[in-house]
Amino acid sequence: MAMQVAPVHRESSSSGSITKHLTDNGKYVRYTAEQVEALERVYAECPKPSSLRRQQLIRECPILADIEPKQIKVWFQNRRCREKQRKESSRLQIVNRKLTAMNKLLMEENDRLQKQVSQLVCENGFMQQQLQTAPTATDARCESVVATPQHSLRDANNPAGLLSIAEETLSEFLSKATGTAVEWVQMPGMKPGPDSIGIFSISQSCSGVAARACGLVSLEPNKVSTLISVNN
Amino acid sequence: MAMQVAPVHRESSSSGSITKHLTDNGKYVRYTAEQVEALERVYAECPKPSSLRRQQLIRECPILADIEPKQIKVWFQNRRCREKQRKESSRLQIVNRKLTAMNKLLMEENDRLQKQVSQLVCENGFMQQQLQTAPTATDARCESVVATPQHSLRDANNPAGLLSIAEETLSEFLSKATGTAVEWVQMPGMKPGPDSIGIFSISQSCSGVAARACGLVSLEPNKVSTLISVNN
DNA sequence: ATCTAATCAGCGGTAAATAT
DNA sequence: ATATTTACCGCTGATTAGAT
Repeated sequence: MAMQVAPVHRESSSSGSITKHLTDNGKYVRYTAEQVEALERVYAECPKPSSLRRQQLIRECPILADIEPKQIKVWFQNRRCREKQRKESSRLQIVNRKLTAMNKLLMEENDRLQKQVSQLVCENGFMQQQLQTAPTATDARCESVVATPQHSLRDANNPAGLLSIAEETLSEFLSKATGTAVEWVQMPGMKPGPDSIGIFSISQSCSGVAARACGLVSLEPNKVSTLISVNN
Repeated sequence: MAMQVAPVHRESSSSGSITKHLTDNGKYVRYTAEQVEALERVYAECPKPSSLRRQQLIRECPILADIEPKQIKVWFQNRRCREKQRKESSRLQIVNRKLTAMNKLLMEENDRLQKQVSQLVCENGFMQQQLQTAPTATDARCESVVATPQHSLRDANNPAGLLSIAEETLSEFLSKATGTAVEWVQMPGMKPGPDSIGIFSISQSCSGVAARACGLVSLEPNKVSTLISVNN
């Protein structure tokens, strides 16, 4: 009901009143490269300048003389918005790639650990048998180990869709993991301090031989587990 | 409430009759709910209607009568663009959450397995000691069992040079590893290589304290790998 | 010529500070 | 306490530039 949004468009000219930012034709005016550059320079130091700072900016910068204060304000607003959107998207992509690669690595390591566990259990059983055949061995404290269950991982983590993503991005990870250095970035749900995890790869050449180190870390309150691998 | 879209603008000299698609007074006119709804209905079936289809749309839909063809076109363009952006962002967030959850599970599983390995190795060493002190062992095969792959791996790869590199790298790494994740930076002069990366882990217990070493990077035939791990 | 991506700008809603 | 001001943000229509 109602709505009746009244007169829609009728053509009308600029009515040359205040709207200086529109040309007589009503077209937009893109800011010149110099203007944008000047604005960006200020933005780099201060993305959210006060109205005082903006006025001062107009005064001290002749290039911006023909831009109205309000437009300066709007420009900064839009600039913040754009950066937020772009950064968010980019950040999410990077983080996702990292998480995917890390998941893959963790799954492989888990697989490796499982195999090792079974082998150790096997050896354990063998030696236990050896000790039993020898009458001198009197102690028996090895049962609890063999009884540990060992298979929950496989079924639990196989969302097929994610796997395909994981595999795809892993290859990218592998391609990047050679000949790269590391730089730290903040992970999303993880506050600085405990709980953060990361992968790294460092390449460096020492005495003519190129050495590469890859690693994975997790920092939690009580344990710092770090894995580093070096090879040449 | 009732919207009350009363345009507040100044008079419009209304002369120009310039391009009609101009917002009348240079003012901003949002389409009504019905109009948007109608457009959305069409968009649901066909997000990219031809110009013919758009003209036909205007004819058959009286609500859109006062919207010009060009505006219809623009509406669909913006509609596509923004849906794309939103969908991407949403998808990334969802994937991110799932990956994070999966990651946590994997880390827990990993930790559990590593503890188990530590315990098994500990018991293994204990029994091995028992067997050595007991001279009753008649067969020589027990040593082959003790010389498990992971054990030999640890002994075999300790070229001091690599160790120093690894330690140095580790300290540098730990100094940065405070609640952060890593970002890849391309290093000049080093091409991404097709080296395959694998994972292995070694656990070793000495006097009650379990030290764990895990490594990734399975290498090409001739390469060696050494790993260092700190776990307390 | 149309599409996509980026950009400019207007409007409504909201929160915080200030004025009445 | 209520009303006004101010700035900010999200959304949206419109424009431009570049690619197809």
